[in-house]
Amino acid sequence: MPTIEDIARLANVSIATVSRVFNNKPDVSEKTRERVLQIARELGYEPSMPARSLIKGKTGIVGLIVPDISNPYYSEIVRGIEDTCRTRRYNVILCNADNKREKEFEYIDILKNRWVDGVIFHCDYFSEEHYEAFARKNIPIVLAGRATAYDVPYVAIDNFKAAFDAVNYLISLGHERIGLIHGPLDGMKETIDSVDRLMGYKKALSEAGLKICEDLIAEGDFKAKGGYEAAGKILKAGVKPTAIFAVSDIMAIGALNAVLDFGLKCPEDVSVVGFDNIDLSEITRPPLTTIAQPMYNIGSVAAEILINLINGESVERKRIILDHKLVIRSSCKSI
Amino acid sequence: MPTIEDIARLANVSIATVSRVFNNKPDVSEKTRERVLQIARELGYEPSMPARSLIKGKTGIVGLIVPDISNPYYSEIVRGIEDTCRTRRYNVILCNADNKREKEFEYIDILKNRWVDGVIFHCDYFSEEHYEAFARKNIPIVLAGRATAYDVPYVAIDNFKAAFDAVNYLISLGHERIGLIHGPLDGMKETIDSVDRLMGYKKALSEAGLKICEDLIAEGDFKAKGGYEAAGKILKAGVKPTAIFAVSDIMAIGALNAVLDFGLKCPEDVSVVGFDNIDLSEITRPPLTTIAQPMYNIGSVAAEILINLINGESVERKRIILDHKLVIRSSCKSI
DNA sequence: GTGAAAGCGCTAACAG
DNA sequence: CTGTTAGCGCTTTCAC
Repeated sequence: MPTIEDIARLANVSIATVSRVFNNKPDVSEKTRERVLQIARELGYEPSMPARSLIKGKTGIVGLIVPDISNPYYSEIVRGIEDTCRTRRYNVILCNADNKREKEFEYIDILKNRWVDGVIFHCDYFSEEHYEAFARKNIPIVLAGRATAYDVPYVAIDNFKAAFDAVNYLISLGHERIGLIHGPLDGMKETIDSVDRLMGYKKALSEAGLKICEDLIAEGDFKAKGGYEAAGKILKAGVKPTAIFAVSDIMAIGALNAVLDFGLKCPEDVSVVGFDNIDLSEITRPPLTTIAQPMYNIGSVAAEILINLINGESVERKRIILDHKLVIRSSCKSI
Repeated sequence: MPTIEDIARLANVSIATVSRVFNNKPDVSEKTRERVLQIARELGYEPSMPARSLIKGKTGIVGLIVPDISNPYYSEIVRGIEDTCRTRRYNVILCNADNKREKEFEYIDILKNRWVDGVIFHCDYFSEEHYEAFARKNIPIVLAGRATAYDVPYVAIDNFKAAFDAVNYLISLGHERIGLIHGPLDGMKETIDSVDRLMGYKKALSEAGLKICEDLIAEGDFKAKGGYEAAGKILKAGVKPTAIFAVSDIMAIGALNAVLDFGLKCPEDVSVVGFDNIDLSEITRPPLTTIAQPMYNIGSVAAEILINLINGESVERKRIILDHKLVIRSSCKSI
């Protein structure tokens, strides 16, 4: 593998000149530039990134930690991140935590090794432990998809308001017995999505003067099967729900199947609302009414902020709440 | 950010000793080791990867190029790759080509910059152009999910046989008018999945003495919508199919919806078979009979081979065909 | 416009 | 067991 020295020798110039050529510095004669480039091409020379990084103190690499790459919600966020990083000439090191807390920390440690210029972190739950793991680092970090009270930049949506809107929509359709499939709570009191969405649900209900019935609330795991089982629990309880709101489309799809398997029809017998608006929500039958999250944008805005932070540019807003939107399809009908 | 020198000074040892400690070399007294570690901890020292890589000539990073991260087939492969890379202490740089040929080449170029020790490449179609783009490099590469005639290691399945098996199953159920939704062909003659699967379909038909009817064959794009439209085309044609084989689950789901929207029922009126066995195939109604591809293993075996190649270990088998398997669920019934 | 030389932070002989 | 030293391949003053 040729080095800058090989090129310099063959081109009869100093390594400094070769370096200038490859960094597009102005003061190199056109003739020299051509010659250097020509020889480099012939030898298949490529500047060594590690050597460059060593001097510059930057790698041009961004670390990305996500809980589960196979979840379409995350893969869409990853797309957004990856795309804007590419246009800004950054590469992304992907770390899939596989829904395991230990792996998250394992990756945080790995990424601290000065490989990456910054990290985008997406977790279910941003704890003090996480905060401290990052705090000791002086590389920038931004949270994707999750707001936090800690002093960390983030890009997210208003989960409370989103759930509130979804349930309100159902109420406006005349539904009174509305089931909820929420995400894992793990006994957390902190502000996490699942809690926010649960609160939004309760708020909408109580504002409408409807009472909250625990039999209508079940916990899922953000997987189809969990949604299926949670819906089963709700459907089996005494109070027959006329609608179910699942806080993720995947769980909503599970719920849809549970409805079918109970011999009921959607939306005739029970309306279903999802959350996320992943591609899939359009191709179910019936297509899912859902809360659209701007996944791609969450990723791309997070990446944008991170890269600005890395470059020391001033970032006006570090805590961004993006808009959600109710997407009405045909999985709900009025009573 | 502290360097090895800072630690050495504070610990009253030479930088060589500090280096030894951090590389777990045996000849350091326990006392010294402790002291060094202690001070390093206090200062939050982490060895600089770029500096290490510069010397070693290795980065411990593997490049991964996939056509579309948001496709569950690929995300499962990515999981496999990421997992085994992690256990082998490699990181992966994710490159999402977004189904665009130019981006593939753009990424090949980027990865050539000696950041990565090797690359795993997954594309729809491995052309001469690709081969040459890599050939000029002396870093190892392995193809995931795709066999090739070029001298490149790969991990794949036997697509021809798999399609053959799927269609044969349908034939064994008594079906005679079997539709096929294949992938994009792009006028390629080379050995690509879509072509292989198409051939497998034709072979099964002709072996059974059934004639091939072009009206029963339509092209999809590996998306649900494409599958939906292709199925529509097939369903609309004169010959009423009693079964449809889509060469990807996602397209099969589209087909399932088309069947419904035509006022038909699956499996009563038309049986549907998919391909891949992504998680989703289990949660459709009816659950999809499909050809299971070992996605996770494809990824993990590919990573294993690549890493062995990187480490100069001899790799006995460089061209691996993993087993596929027919998974029978309830989307098919006998005639 | 171009070159010489001093590092960037670390590893790996080689000495002791 | 520990220290000295010579680079790894490149960028960046500072001269000329």
